[in-house]
Amino acid sequence: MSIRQQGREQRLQRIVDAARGCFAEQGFAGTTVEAIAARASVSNGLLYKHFQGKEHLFQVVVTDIVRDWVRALVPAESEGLGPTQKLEAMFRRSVAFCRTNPLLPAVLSGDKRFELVRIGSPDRGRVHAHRQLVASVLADGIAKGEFRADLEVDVTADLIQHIHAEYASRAYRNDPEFPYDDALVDAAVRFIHAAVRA
Amino acid sequence: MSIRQQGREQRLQRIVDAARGCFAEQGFAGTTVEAIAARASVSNGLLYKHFQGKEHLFQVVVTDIVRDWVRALVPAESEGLGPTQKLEAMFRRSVAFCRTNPLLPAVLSGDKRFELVRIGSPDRGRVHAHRQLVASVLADGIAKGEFRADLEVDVTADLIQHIHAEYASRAYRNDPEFPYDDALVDAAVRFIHAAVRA
Amino acid sequence: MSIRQQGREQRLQRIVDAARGCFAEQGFAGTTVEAIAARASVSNGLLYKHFQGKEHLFQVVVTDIVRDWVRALVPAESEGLGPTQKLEAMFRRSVAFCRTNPLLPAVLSGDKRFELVRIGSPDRGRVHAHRQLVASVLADGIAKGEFRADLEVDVTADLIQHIHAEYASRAYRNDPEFPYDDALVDAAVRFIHAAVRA
Amino acid sequence: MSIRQQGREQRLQRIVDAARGCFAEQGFAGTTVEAIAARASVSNGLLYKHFQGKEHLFQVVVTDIVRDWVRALVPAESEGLGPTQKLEAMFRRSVAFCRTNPLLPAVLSGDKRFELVRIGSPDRGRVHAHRQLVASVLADGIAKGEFRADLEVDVTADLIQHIHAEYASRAYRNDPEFPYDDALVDAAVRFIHAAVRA
DNA sequence: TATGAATGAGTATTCATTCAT
DNA sequence: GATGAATGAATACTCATTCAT
Repeated sequence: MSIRQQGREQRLQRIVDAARGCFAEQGFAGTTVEAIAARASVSNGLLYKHFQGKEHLFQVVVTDIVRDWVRALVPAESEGLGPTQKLEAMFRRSVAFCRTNPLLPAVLSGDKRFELVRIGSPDRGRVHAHRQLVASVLADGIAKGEFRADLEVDVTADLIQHIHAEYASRAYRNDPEFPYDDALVDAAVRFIHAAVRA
Repeated sequence: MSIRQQGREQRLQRIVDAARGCFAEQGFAGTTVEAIAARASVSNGLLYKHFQGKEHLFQVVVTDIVRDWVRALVPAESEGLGPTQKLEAMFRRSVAFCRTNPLLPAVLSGDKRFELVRIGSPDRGRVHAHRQLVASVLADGIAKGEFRADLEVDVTADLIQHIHAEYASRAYRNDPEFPYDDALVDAAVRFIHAAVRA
Repeated sequence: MSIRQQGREQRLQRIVDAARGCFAEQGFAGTTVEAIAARASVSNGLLYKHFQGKEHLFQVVVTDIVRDWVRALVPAESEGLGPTQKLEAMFRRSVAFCRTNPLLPAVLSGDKRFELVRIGSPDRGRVHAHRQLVASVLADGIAKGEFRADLEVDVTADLIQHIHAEYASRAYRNDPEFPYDDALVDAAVRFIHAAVRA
Repeated sequence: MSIRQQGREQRLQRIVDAARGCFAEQGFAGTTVEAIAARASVSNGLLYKHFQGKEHLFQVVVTDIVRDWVRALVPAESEGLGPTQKLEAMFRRSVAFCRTNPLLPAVLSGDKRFELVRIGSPDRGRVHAHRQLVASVLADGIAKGEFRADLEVDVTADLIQHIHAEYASRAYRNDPEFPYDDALVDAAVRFIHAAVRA
């Protein structure tokens, strides 16, 4: 890849990153193309050289986020941890990821305000796959006797996925009433453990 | 109150209700004043006789929702239930409420897309008060030995509040992958019980 | 006239007076019907019982102003004053009148912003008649040797009429740079006298 | 400056000129943004790229007018004329200027219809400076014995400034009763001379 | 390629006028 | 008569998208 090509790639990524930030903070309708361009320090028109429009850019952003999120979680798989630790590791990674990607919870929850249905996200499948990942950890934990036997695997996996996504996203915000810190995450971890342990 | 006055009150409420629905489904930026007017079957201009504008209308909607939510939960207090049942009752009521008021989770979570910071919600206090309600149930449960002694009351109250708000809001959506039903809520109740029980 | 009739007349006059004030301060386009109604302490709809609309009300206001103005000036005619004193008396009366009727200068000058042409003021004739009044005083002064012989009667009459109308209207305003007081009017009187004296 | 830049400047000026014309003819409230855009042959939205809104555009117009007016008058200063001729030259230039800028009188007189108080005109100072210019000519004339010794300099300067502004603006209008021509201006000049001469 | 000026359809807001009470 | 709620056309303003440079 030439230096020129690298510059191009970097610029593209800057645009996508800027868009990710804007969509996360302002929502789809609340974000202006001009704001994205300004945040990426490129001209208005350049966006349209690389993306078909606002919706297209949004699709790319969502695809990117889900990809990054899955990447951030998967490593937990291959580290020889037990189910309990796996669950905790996945939770912590997910929270850490959502801290800087508050758009993910909205994607996970299929929030209509983001018009994902209309726009058509190609990543619902991937989200679903991730829930299967959590479910498999739960099933494994039950099999190994670490988690209680009457745990409803599917429902709990879904619950956990949404809980940490939402809870984590909240960490992103500057709520003066409830400052985010590690103690908060630790408490959430204990809460979930208590809920699933045998 | 005259018939005229009654009509006035009803119409006002129709407008607020319409606004509530639009904001919930489309977000603040995604909602048009015209859509609200059409949904309330009134003229565009009439909105401005009663409300200063879109932002004012939004504030009123939020105030309304929080008031209704608190009203829906408080009765659980005075029914002579034990802590575990109280917690369950509050959860179920809150879920039921959120089913038809998907905007509440956004309010609870301080979602930036709703520009609550900019608009200034006068109801953060009331939300905080509600968290205290949950916390008092938890403390009571610990004192009575129904909940585990090492439960972190504040953090857990916060966690529960956000969990059911978010989880319940999801129930509102028509996610084909995860249809909402009583079994789902039952599972969530069991999940929370498991997490707090002694 | 019955008491009822009197109340009616008073209310009508209150509306016209309110309209006069609003038009004077905000211009035609800048005035809202609601503002007039509020200033007159009557309901919005009542205006339309008595007047056909905003334009009609404006016509009435203009007619009223010109009528009052002419009434205020005419007495100067019949007091056995000499031309110089007559001119001064008319000037002072006109200034005093305009102080509380800043709309008059606009009417006198045919200001297009008031759309008098479109609306069609029936009082241009009366305004013209008034100029003739000033002219006759000037002619009399020349004949009596009080004013200089080379004075162009028509042009000067027009000039004086507009000068004092405009100058007086300025007195109405609260310009901190040039506070209105009697000394100012006195100076203007001296200025005009110097310009016309023999 | 590139050709692009030149085009930009020209177009900007076209917009301001169009606005100047509209405001002058219709007043502030009577002017629509669309009318300005049409008169400038640009799109509605372009105005908002260059100006923050109608009020901002109005401020710019006023600033422009006062600047042009002062520029038009100042040359009279440096031509070695005597006080009487200076006064006449300034009057004629001002009248000529107002003929095509009927908004100036409104600015000079602080006409409330233009909401200058609310909008806040940054040019009152400049207007005041101009009055000082007239005053200095008058003082010079008194010192040289051309004007009468008992002339009240400040008041007369103010009077003259307002007279010619208002009178000249009238010339702009198509009043069938009093057609504007040089004879009229000549008569006004003689009127002022008579008022100030020794 | 990159820019940002320009467009115009869309949206929030205002206000003269009507009409049921 | 008197009210003020209701209407809807008009107007200010925004913003995704295009295009000349």
